[in-house]
Amino acid sequence: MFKKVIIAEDYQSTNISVQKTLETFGIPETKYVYYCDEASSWIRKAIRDGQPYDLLITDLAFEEDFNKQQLTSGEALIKSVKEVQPNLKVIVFSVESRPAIIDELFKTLGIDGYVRKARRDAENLKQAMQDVYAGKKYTPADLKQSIKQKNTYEFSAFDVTILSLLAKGILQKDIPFYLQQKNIKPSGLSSVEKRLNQMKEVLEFSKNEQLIAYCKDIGII
Amino acid sequence: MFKKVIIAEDYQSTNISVQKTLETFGIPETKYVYYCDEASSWIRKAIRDGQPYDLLITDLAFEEDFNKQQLTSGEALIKSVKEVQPNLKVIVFSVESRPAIIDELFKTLGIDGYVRKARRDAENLKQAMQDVYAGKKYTPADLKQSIKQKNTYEFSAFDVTILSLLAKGILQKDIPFYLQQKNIKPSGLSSVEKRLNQMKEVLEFSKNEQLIAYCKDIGII
DNA sequence: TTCGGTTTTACGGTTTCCCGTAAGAACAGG
DNA sequence: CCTGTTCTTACGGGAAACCGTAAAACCGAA
Repeated sequence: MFKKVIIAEDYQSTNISVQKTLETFGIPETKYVYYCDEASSWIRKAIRDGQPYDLLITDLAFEEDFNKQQLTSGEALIKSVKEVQPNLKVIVFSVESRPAIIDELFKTLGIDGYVRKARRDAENLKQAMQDVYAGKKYTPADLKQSIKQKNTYEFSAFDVTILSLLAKGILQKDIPFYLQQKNIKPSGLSSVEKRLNQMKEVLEFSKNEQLIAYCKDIGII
Repeated sequence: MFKKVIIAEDYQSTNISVQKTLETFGIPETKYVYYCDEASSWIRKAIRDGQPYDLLITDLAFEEDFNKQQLTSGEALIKSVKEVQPNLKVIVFSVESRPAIIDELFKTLGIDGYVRKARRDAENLKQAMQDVYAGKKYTPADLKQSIKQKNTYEFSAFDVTILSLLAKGILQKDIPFYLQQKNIKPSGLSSVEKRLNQMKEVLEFSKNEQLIAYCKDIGII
């Protein structure tokens, strides 16, 4: 099992229970911190001392308080530590349940496991640690089923751009202007309308509002 | 200190840490459950046995799963147990931070303490238990500062209904029909438009799409 | 270059939305 | 019962979105 583990989690109550979970594995060296910056510092210090950590368990969302931080999210922390220690195993422990967001963590940040805070989360965390230690990736069971929902649509970068502009309150008829600013190729109003229609048709939606709600749910905007 | 305490909390990780916090008080009898119905049953049973609980610690939001429940929220649980044991002390332990919601718990449900899940929540919970045991009410200090979030808007049930209909793809002009079906009082199209305009004005939005995106973000629809 | 096919853009008519105004209903106080 | 206030509803003109069609641009292959 892992020898040296660091946990970044701002909620004291959650932090305590992760401690207790780790105790069952009898890990010799564990560190618990409440801020991302703190986690980053300890990890870098451990590298300098020639005794790096071999597992990071982190939350995604950290609340702001009087103590202003450089790193304000789990994503930023992971990106930062991967730069100095790419082989560090990472398990994310968060309430986030949107598949698109979680997929993104595996793909772009290269995390090794994701445990969702839920009814059986302590047990899932133990399982995740065992799997990741064995060199496997860990994804919770209930995530996989929600990924392969039917009526799904592969949103292109262009789609996401349009939807993001709408969600920001840009008028549909003004979108061509914004697309030209960013040198995005199809910029005609008809192209925007066509794309929106395609999305709505595939998903069997009738209104833009519905589309925005859906995209927020799955986390692509 | 309290002699017999029951905790209702669906997240295992949080439940574990509450257990550990209670251990520091050396409370002779504690019960930990993951569902509201379960909590209700144990409390009623304890009354029948002539050894009622003297403190309930509960979350507000409970996730649904295959195990269908009668009581689906902490509010419902509190209301239910207060009917059979009005003198039971209640501390709510939740992530909810909106002052209006929390105030409502003290006023209508008569809870004795509120602890927000946050950085120092375990310590706050201990303090809350001491205060409530001493017959005092407990409200966290940081609650007052979170009151002054600007650009916020208190969404009414009517607002949420309208927004939900829009997010389901209902045409704006058809909303009055749906409101009449549900016997919701202001049902005119102008009333719907007026409400939408008010929301957009306060939040400085220009389009419905923006409004839907915002509401999805803060989780009210 | 020319040709065929695809993608992008432009344009007009219809529907829906937006917004201001005013009429009507509900209600409290005198 | 009347009066003023507030809330709700009805209506109409103008803006935006929707939708189909046709012209224009693009692109690979002959």
